[in-house]
Amino acid sequence: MEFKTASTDGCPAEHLLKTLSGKWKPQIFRIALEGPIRFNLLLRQIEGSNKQSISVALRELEEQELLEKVIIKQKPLHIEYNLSEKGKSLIPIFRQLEFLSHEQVLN
Amino acid sequence: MEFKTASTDGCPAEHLLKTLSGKWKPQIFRIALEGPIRFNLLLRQIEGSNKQSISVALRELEEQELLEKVIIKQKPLHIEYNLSEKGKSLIPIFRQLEFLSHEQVLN
DNA sequence: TCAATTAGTCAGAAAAACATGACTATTAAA
DNA sequence: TTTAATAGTCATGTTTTTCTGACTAATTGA
Repeated sequence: MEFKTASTDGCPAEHLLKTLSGKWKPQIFRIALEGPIRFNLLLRQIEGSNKQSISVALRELEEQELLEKVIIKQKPLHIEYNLSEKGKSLIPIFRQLEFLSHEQVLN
Repeated sequence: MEFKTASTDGCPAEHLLKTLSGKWKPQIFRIALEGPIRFNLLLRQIEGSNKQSISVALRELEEQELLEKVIIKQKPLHIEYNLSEKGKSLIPIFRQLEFLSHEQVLN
């Protein structure tokens, strides 16, 4: 895990907020909390989503190092994405967000 | 403060994440933590911002009930926005976001 | 061999977010 | 009375994000 200063000096929270922003990222992240995720499964689980967007979201989450891509070279050969250490470090805050929305609704 | 179930049933965190997403909202929120904020002051404080975007962000934050618009009918007559109770309830999570970005950088 | 599944990419279109510049209404100060 | 400040709106244009549909390549099962 890297330790350096954030690029968004003026508002440190901003960057973190951006990592999980995007139409499908929060849902993908939430599903990833439960275990390894896979492209086509996400496509079916997340209704209204589409290939392109899931593909881009996975790539970005990987670039941000919240997810790790694992290529499983077994008989059928498939690809999974797992929560990285960095990703796991966001679990408490994600849970807190869920808790807060459960308490009060900010519609 | 309202207590009802979230619209984004599938992912409760999503809605909350959306409230603070948008190019200028995290910065506006952060400044609002320090005290009442005003339109033209924000415009100057937040470099690179513009009228329209600040105006829309303030309106949305008000609609989401994180900020309260106060019209001060004094001599010069001016308008402020204050953190509402709902807004204040987000302070801990906002601080945690700041803390996390300070710890590790998720660039 | 043919069809299906997985895990995508690519080009282009549509929609949403953001920025620009002109304009308004009220008040106050020079 | 003219100028400046506050707090915006409006129309328009640009940029970014998201969606659609067609396509690819590797593998597997019938």
